[in-house]
Amino acid sequence: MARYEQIASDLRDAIVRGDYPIGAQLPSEAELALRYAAARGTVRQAVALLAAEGLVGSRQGARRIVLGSERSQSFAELHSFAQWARSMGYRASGTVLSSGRRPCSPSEAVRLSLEPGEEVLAVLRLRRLDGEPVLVERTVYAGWIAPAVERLDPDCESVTQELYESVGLVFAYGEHLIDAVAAGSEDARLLGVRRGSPLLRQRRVTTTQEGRPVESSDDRYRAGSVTFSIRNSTAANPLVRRAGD
Amino acid sequence: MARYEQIASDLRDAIVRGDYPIGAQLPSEAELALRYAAARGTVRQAVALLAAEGLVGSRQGARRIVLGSERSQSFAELHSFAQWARSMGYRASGTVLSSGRRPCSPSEAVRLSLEPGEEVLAVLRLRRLDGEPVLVERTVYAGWIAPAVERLDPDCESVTQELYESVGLVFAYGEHLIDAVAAGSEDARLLGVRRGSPLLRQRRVTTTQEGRPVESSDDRYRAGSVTFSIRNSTAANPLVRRAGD
DNA sequence: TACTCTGGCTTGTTTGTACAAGTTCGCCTA
DNA sequence: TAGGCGAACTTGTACAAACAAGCCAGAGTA
Repeated sequence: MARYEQIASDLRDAIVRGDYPIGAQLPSEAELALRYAAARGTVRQAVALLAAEGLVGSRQGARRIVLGSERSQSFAELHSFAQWARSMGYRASGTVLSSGRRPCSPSEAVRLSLEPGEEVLAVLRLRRLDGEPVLVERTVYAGWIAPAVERLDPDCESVTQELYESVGLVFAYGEHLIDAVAAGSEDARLLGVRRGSPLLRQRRVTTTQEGRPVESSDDRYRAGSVTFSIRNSTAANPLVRRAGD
Repeated sequence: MARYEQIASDLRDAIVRGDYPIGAQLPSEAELALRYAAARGTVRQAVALLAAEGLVGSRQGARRIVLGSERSQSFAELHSFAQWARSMGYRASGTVLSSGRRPCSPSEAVRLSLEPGEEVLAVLRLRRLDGEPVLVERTVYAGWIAPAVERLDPDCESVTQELYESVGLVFAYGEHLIDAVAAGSEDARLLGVRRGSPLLRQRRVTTTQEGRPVESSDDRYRAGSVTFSIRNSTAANPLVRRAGD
């Protein structure tokens, strides 16, 4: 562990322990440098970590102050569409509309850590809540998992669960990007909305627990059907999908 | 603007422009230092900004690679609009288009923990990135903070920061709801898009650190201008692993 | 041919120095 | 007493140097 990480960890513990209560001033960088026998730059890297976690704030010229003392460590796991739907009391169903192998694009190669041109499996799925189409899923699977995916039932309810049961694969969700886009003609036809109407798009890369990329997906929700919700942002990020309200 | 922000901005432009396509290698720090006639530390600050935005990734020993070319707002650090914009090297500006007191609605009373009919301050703001309108903010402030808000400069860059400096108020973000909606006629006019075009909506309630509600806001981002990102980090860096190890 | 290994390159960490810019607080003056 | 001013302090930015750690390709070897 790097020196600045040790210092950050030490300061974080002190804050959580209450040595520096919320609103209190942190010692100056010079004093911390003296205390830890480190250069000021090293101390700055340490407090930069804490600032990134939202624990402390700073303004040029004034002493740093403690903003919070909550440990972030997010357990919040994003569940699969089917798991989520079931927990909300909805019946989820889905259909594979098309599926095929092709060489990956350069951007897919980067996202999935593949060699340029390596083969991937592209799947287009339509998913429904209580029979009503709400989500178009365009997923690209890395070549090594493709055979297992192709063996799945096209109307399979939970891909996540099936893959767990068939090959013991446990998903760990990586990064999610959320924005709004206009429905293309294919989106519009599948979701039963007009072309150009707003969709909530979630792009994500899913990995194995070891960090090996499995799939990259572009999911588009019909407006009004689903809302993403986040609580308490300075600390954890429990992201939760909600049915339209 | 600081030197490292200029360099970051320049590199960001180059990436967005496609000079460095996704998957490409960025020049080494030494080369960038030479090109910009800056010290290596300064260049590192610049690329650290880009890395924080998710635009580039890095592994010790290997050249930095371009991961994406879109701006995104990380939930891990849901700062104010101005803070976020500044951290990305953009210049944020804003204008209050209308502002006035009125009795609160029943739903506002619940969200802000007010008595039904209590007075609130409703503010409509248009916010810009580098002069371009990207966000319509409809905010309702609780009555007790209204005087401080009304004293603010209508073109004030960061409301959060101003309120912190004037009355020592530190925001703690509560719950955020994110979905997609169609632009209404007012939204369309202000953002310069067509009516019905997709907007990314973020509804939030902000509280003091003690949990007292301060404001309730309905923010609508122009599609394509902003992406929200969530990183669910089970392992540190899923983006740098290569297949086969 | 296939494999290993080494040397050069690149990023990560740390130290030290210097100045700029903003804050805070006490002193001095009107 | 109220207000202005400035000195000391604190954080922000920038430069320079050195070594550690990891990556990669090409040279050399079996």
